[in-house]
Amino acid sequence: MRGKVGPATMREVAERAGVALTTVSRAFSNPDKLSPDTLRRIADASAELQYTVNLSARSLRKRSSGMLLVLLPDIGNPFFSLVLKGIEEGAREGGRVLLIGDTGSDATLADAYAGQLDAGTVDGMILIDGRVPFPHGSPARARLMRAPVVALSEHVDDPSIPFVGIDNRAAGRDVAHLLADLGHRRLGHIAGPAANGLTTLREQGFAEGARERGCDLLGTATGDWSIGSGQAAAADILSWPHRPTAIFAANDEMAIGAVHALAAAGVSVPGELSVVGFDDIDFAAVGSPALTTIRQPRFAMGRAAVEAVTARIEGRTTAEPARILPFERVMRASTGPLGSGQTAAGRG
Amino acid sequence: MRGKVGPATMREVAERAGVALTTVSRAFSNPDKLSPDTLRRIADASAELQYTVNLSARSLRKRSSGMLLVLLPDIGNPFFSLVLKGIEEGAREGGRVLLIGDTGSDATLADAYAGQLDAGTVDGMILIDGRVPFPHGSPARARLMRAPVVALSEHVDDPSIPFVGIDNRAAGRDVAHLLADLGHRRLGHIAGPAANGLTTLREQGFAEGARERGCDLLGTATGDWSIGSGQAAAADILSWPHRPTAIFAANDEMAIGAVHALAAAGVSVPGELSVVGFDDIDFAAVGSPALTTIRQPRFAMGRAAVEAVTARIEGRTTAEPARILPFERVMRASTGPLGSGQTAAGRG
DNA sequence: ATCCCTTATGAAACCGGTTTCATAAGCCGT
DNA sequence: ACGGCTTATGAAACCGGTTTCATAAGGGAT
Repeated sequence: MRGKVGPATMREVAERAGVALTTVSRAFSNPDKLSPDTLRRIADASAELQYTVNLSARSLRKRSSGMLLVLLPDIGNPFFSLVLKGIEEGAREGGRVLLIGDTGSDATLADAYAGQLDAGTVDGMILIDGRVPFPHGSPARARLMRAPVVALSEHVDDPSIPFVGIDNRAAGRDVAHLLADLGHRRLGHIAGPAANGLTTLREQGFAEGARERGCDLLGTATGDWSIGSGQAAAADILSWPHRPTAIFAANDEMAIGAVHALAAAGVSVPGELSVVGFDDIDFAAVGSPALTTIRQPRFAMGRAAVEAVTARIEGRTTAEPARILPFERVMRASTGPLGSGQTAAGRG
Repeated sequence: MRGKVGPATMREVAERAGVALTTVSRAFSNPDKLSPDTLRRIADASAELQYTVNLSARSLRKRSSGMLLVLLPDIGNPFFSLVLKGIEEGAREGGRVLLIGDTGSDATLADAYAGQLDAGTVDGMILIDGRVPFPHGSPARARLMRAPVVALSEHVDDPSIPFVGIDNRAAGRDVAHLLADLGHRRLGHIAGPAANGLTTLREQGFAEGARERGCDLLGTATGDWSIGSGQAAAADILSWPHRPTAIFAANDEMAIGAVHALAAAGVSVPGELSVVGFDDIDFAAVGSPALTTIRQPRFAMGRAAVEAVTARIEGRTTAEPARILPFERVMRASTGPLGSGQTAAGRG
């Protein structure tokens, strides 16, 4: 007697329950179409055999896998944590599971992942990475545009893809206004990577807000979103000929790095220098000093993105090209009014 | 003329290239078996049709999906970030992609995810959550044990599952020794959730180490790994009749929360109270004071876990039930020698 | 020239489900 | 008793690949 290999199949369940294969299939998809008696026999049989549906077979036939692909540049970035939780929850409610792709520094990797969309492995895709797979104008890109894809947090350079996120330019302006309201006139900026869309919008907004309030934007140091790059940027800023009295870092991690570097250099925050971050990650609240920042509704953003992509998958054409969510100022201890230790002209 | 729907299939590529379906299949799996000429014709044809392999069909036939399921309790926890990067990288090198399941607080969710293993959706599973799916002794659990599953970071209560991680008990002991070496004699502990395996090991190790060095473990406050729970725990400890001179928090987030709460209460760290964390997450290095902690080789742990699960998938029976990686002390500014402001007897 | 072996390709079975279409049974109204 | 309609079930086609087995062509060795 040869042992059976692998898990039980529908055919085996059917045999055991004394019904046709078809009937078992229906028991799992349209139970109300069957007589209670048959249904119970099938339930018993599949319990005895510990039967589970083979999803590859199902998705092959149904042309739908029940999976959502999430593409992000760095799983390690704490900004994504709550966003992912939102996506995860929304996906689960829709009966779908998540495939997560970390595109990292390798740009071609996104292409590889995106291929899964074509390959039928996934039903839809959420792009948290601004870099859209495939070069502009390529056939692959064109096809991608027609698939259920949503851009989250960061705009992509293709207008046909719906966007979910905040108004980053407005947020950048708001930071400048916030600092101007505290009396600051000499501002500095720690930006993200140059190629990044968020970098551009936040920087432009910040510059715009500074101009509106008659502030001087003395300069911009460039980081890469990491804590370490924030430290380096702060060191850079301290070497500027004219030192700002307030700095806006384009994310919280760089801001935290900057605060650390400033403290190490003996510069008091906010006594000598105010620092504002962006995102309001968990650690922003418990630094010392606690970080003033712009809160993004991360969880809600995740939810909105799944909702949008699900709508497209199910053909409910939401004629909604963008969903802009509100951001929020969070005032904490890393900012203060222009103090006595500082002059409007700075240290010069 | 009716328009074609959906992406191109192998049959269409074969037709266009003037070869048999079989040959196209081989062109994608065993290219060296074909003549250069045929290969080129197929390459051209599939490029023109923008053909991509349907992975559902492939995995149905091959009985392997090329996916790894990672089950963790909380994507938001920064401890996992580097671990996931390690897993991701290893999986990619093995030609596999990652399915990530956040089991959160819902214990039954793990069962749902684990069902995917049976369903053939995934080839293997990495459990970073100590709670193994399915109740002990159930047939489903038994079946799970036979599948390619590896426990990462936290032991599971089933000895048949290989483990990858550090020796948490030894690490807990090491923290006690570290503090004893600094002269501390009155210790406190902030533990993780009671049901958790890591909680137990670290706490037992810490108590053991304290005993070995003749230290008093004055008490244990319980948290849930979160920053907020660390703050609450610190407040609790300050209310103890006998205050310790050093605290060991079972992870960095609780330690950071504790440091914050202590600062808010006017207690200087490490002047009046030393604090040690666990994990060495990125933010540990840039707090003020920077956190003394135990570094886990997070990236290496991820790599080791994929390697182990891959070995099982591919049948290379690694007769290796556990892979224990080394941890490392990281001394920073949140600990100091028992100072003049403190007495060996504490404040009483 | 004959036989054997290798190499390139094709026909058909197969993976495990879903879905369409057919059929049998049961019920109703006349 | 009979035609028409609904309900429960089954047979077979189908999803898009992979794999086994067969076959034809080409190349030495004898």
